Amino acid sequence: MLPQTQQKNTARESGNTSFLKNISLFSKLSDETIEEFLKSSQTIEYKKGHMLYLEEEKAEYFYIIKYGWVKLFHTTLDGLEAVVDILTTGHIFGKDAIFEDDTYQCTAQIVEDAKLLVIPISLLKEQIQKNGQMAISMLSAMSRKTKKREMDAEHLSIQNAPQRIGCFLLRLCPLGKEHDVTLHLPYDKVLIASRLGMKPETFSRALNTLKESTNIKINGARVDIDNINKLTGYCCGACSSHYPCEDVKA
Amino acid sequence: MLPQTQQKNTARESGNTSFLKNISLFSKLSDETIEEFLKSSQTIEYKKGHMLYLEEEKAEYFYIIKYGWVKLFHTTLDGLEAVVDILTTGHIFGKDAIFEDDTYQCTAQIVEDAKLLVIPISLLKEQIQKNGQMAISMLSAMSRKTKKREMDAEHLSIQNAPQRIGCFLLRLCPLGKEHDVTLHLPYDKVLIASRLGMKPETFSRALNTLKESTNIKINGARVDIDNINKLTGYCCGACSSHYPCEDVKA
DNA sequence: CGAGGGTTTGAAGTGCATCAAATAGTGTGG
DNA sequence: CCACACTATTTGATGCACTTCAAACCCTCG
Repeated sequence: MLPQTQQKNTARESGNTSFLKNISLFSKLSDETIEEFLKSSQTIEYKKGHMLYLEEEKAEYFYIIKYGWVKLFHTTLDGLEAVVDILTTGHIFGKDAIFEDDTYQCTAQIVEDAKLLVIPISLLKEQIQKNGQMAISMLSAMSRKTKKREMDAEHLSIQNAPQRIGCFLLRLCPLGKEHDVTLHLPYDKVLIASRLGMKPETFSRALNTLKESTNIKINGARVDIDNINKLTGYCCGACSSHYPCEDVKA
Repeated sequence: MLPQTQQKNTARESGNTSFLKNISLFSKLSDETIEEFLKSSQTIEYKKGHMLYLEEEKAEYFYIIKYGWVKLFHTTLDGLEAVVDILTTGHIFGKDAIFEDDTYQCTAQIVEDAKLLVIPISLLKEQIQKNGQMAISMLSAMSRKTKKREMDAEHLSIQNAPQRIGCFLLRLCPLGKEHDVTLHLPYDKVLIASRLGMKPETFSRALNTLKESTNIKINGARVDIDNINKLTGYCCGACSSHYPCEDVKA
């Protein structure tokens, strides 16, 4: 699928090297390897609504988000969307197609204007074959992703609706900061509801419950959290102790 | 933790080579590599109740089940068990410790007398480093496991209790056979309830509903299914079309 | 036989979904 | 710039699925 709303930047952007080095999949790689990736990559801006790829489509690229929001979803038999994930800065997606006959396993759409680093999948495959460290890094990334899904499953069975929303917010918070955190959500709240496995009505009610219990404030896409510990106290009590809910990018 | 109820068999069992070749993690490896694994492995029988390892313990071995049942679980802050998975013939577990500082991420206990192939984790690490195919096989295994967790999460949000039980049974059925399948469950039903995120009471009631709807028969640990299609018709209607629920061993 | 665990059954409560309607917010064309 | 249409969000009322609590039942094993 050809990007229609894109604004390409084939020239190498300054700062891409350090950007990649902060992505865990690339952090252990040599400077040469990183240069090799950057040589074949593009930085592209996309408008809200743009479809990056469709489920079952042949996979050519994988993506890293510089800013903006992307949703991954399945279309169910009855035509409904099941949101698999909502991703933002630092998240990688599309690379798992490698293990699925180079076919994307879900549809990816821009939900807030975004700038993405676009990298050919062929290059990643090549590197995995010939570069031991790349294979190890990829394995670690897969492992983190599996843990993320295990957390998702645990949350679905033990957290109630307000707790799941709180936990979603917590995972977006920068580590280490405990007070006065400001977050920016994708504007469409139904997205988040779907990601968390609840209906819009439930989301609305649950958000009110959460606001009353934890002193957070929400204006449109902006969230203000004055005390992180209040949130963790409310959301994380029932979770298994060995799954600290750090954000997983890979 | 030293096995106390074990019955070792350090001599190489005949049939181990073909057993390993049927495990997807090993199926793509050369005969020499497989021999290397078998040389350092042991086949050990364990009694019901035996603890294989504890959460946070240093990981020395990973395991492949020849027969029997093993449960993996977390202990939550309030002392309850959260069952992560219940595994049987052909399943592998313990190997993910590689990505967690060689520390087991959950506790593993025998729930029905079992015979396991016990393989040193150090050997697997070594092979991943030096053997490209091993790294690729490991990546595929991780990818399958991630998909399994995605399925689990999807099931938790869209299937009701009877459907989840049916789906659990379906994943144990041999592929290709459509009629008169007999399965053996672990004897303790509460285990399965916990694995599926429901209470024992709910499990009991849901099982009755399932029996009425799909003609399956249950006597103790034995399950008789006369028509698989009846089960899939009842359980799989709502699931997303792109997640066929094949059993995932890795 | 009787104790103890696992399983089932009953009754009542909780949380989320559903349906329906009101409200707020957004974008469009006049 | 305003009026209108359309969509997102909220609120209320009701129903269903699962949980919870309690008690009965069943089975095994000493």
